[in-house]
Amino acid sequence: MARPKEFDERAAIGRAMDAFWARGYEGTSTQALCEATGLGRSSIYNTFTSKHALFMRALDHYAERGIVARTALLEESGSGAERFRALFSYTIDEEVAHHGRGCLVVNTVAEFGERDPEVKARIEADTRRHLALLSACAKEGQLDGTIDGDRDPGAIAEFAHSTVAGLRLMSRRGAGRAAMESVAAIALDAIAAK
Amino acid sequence: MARPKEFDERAAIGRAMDAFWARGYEGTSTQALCEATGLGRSSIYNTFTSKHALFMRALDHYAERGIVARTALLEESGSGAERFRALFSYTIDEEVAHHGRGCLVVNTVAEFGERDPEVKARIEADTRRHLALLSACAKEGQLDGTIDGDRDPGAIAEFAHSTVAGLRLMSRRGAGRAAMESVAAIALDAIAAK
DNA sequence: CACATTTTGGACCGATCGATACAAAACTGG
DNA sequence: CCAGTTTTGTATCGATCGGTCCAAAATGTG
Repeated sequence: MARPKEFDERAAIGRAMDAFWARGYEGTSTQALCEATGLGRSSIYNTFTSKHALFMRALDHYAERGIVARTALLEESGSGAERFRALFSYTIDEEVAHHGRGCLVVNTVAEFGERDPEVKARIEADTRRHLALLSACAKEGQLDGTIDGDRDPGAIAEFAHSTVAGLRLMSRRGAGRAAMESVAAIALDAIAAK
Repeated sequence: MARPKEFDERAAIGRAMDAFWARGYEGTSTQALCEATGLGRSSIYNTFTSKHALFMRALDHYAERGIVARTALLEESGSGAERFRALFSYTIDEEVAHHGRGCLVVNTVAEFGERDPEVKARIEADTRRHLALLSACAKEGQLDGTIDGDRDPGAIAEFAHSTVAGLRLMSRRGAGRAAMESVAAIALDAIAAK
């Protein structure tokens, strides 16, 4: 073998993710990435090939974390309606706790749109997974009678997904808990069984 | 007097706005700004002082246009509920027509967060104006009986504002008309009188 | 027609961009 | 303890960044 790496790759990706999260792709220089990760340029390029590739790793890391967290959250909750309630209030709590950090995926969509094919593929994959998760919740909610049965579960999923994005955007621009909660309350009511 | 400018300042701001809109603040170089506006560096710096200042002008221009368009749209519509319906479908039509351009304000919130005080002030002002507009619509809707009277008009405004942001974000990541319409339908139902 | 004033184009500034080259350092398997 | 392999720090690359300088060009005014 050879000389081992002196750092934890996963941890480095996490730090890089934080940097991109705060300042965006274009707004984060390779120098800033070195400082955020504590690595030298050589280590970064030797391990991750390029700034763009590191961003992809960071995006993957973020998306994976998010899906895992949300899957756990939704599964440990009770009825369909309660799952959506848990999702919204978890989002709000997180944003309040992190002082309006927002969402890396939301930021990335805003920054890139559909311009970059690799980014676009990640966004699409993440969206698909979230919609599948939410769609399943909607269906369960319709079965247990807590979610409006007249609605397409896919539409409910899309609505909830969009609502979460809206909340994260609100938070990033500095909206307070009260405002976010009033949005979540209306959104929840919208999909609840009548 | 002296030598007159060879270009229309307003038009130049419009072109710069388009460039920032597509690629963000950090993603738009001064060279790109020259090409987008058709101006030389000297003219840009002589007229707008700095990239940042030009961005502020572009943001102001965008916000003003938006408020004017939305004010007109909401005033020419009928009942409160119809106004919100018009708002959502106008948003969707616009996004479909422009192939998922999204919203410059949304993008700017995502890129800057609360980091830049001048940007933040603009975002806050634009948000305040939109919320006032939407809040008035909500109140009218409650009077004419088309909007849920049990709800705080401010909350309805916040919800509608967040929904529009959500739609623009969906569009920017490539969502189709159908998905956006299903979100709008649920959102509309949420605030309608029961 | 000359003067004062402004705009314009183009050269140019130091700083920083993302990325690479290279040799010293650090490790493992033999 | 040596050979082989990889990582690391440093120096550096050309390109581009945002911004400035300056002389030529273009106008209204006297």
